[in-house]
Amino acid sequence: METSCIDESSSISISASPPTRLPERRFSGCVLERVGSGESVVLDLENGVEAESRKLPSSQYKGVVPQPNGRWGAQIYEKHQRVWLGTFNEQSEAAKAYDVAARRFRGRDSVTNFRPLLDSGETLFLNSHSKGEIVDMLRKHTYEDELRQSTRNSNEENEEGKRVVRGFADWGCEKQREQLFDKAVTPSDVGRLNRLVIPKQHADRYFPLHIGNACKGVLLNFEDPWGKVWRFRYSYWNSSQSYVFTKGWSRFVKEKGLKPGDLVSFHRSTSLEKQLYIDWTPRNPGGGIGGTYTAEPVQVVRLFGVNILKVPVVVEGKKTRELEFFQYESCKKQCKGAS
DNA sequence: CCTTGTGTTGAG
DNA sequence: TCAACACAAGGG
Repeated sequence: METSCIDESSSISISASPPTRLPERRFSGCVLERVGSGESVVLDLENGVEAESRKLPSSQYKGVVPQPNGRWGAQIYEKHQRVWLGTFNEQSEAAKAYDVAARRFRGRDSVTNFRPLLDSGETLFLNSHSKGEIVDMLRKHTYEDELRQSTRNSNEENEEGKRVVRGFADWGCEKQREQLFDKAVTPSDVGRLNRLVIPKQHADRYFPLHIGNACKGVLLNFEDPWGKVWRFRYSYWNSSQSYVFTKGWSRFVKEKGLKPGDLVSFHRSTSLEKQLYIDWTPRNPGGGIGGTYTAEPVQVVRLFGVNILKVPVVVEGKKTRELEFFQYESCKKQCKGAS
């Protein structure tokens, strides 16, 4: 744990009666960019002590809120809901937590408190973990550690001869996977045409078809977050000059209840196997998805942090839609078991 | 008891 | 979207 910016002591003098209320401070030796305007204590000259005594100091940092006990909370909003990122001793720590969350939730260009830049390693790390997991790390203050550990592991990746049983757990919890691309499905993608158009740029790059295969097509296997394998026929349609998933696609649409605008995302393991993965996200998760913490309907057994046994959960009818999303978002819970 | 983090609101 | 504020839930 890097406690790079700590600076105990230094209490604010103004504090009158409040038992809770620690000072704030700026970080001294840190090489972080933003410094803001330092203390933000509100002095109430008229009423002096009385009015000021119970007011919490606000933070100069985005996403950082004061706690009654003098510590700092970090939070980020998504879909009209607050996602709590934990509490921290220092504002700057909370601010950094917010930054990480912002990057994961809102992408590379999101507004943050510090460091506009992310190295590729951290980007990969962020993208290979679900939001829920990232949040979990932040709350437990383990993000830095896990990031370090992950970058170390990825260097040894090729060494390890053993392959882990593929399953849901690999999705966000453990192994590296790289995001290939997302597509917001069009009405025709989920309509009666029974096909998904793969944007050419992505087709060329990630699903290259060799000459012989172009018309006939090839079969590609994708694993969903439940470990279920979906096989799609992938081919090129001369008529429309487009790359498409055909056979098998409509079943996916049906089972997942895909609707126009939903996001389908493709991933690939970075290991030798290049296993392909498919996931989807409702475009408009209307029903209270926002909270990252939600009941977890799935069982996963984890052995020594490596092997994962997924117990398929039978879901009836349309429920699937939401349940799967929850499952994906909160797979953090399964991750804990092994630690 | 104390701390966390949620409920809630109003401003932007 | 966001932070301020109040306070209930939860852990020790």
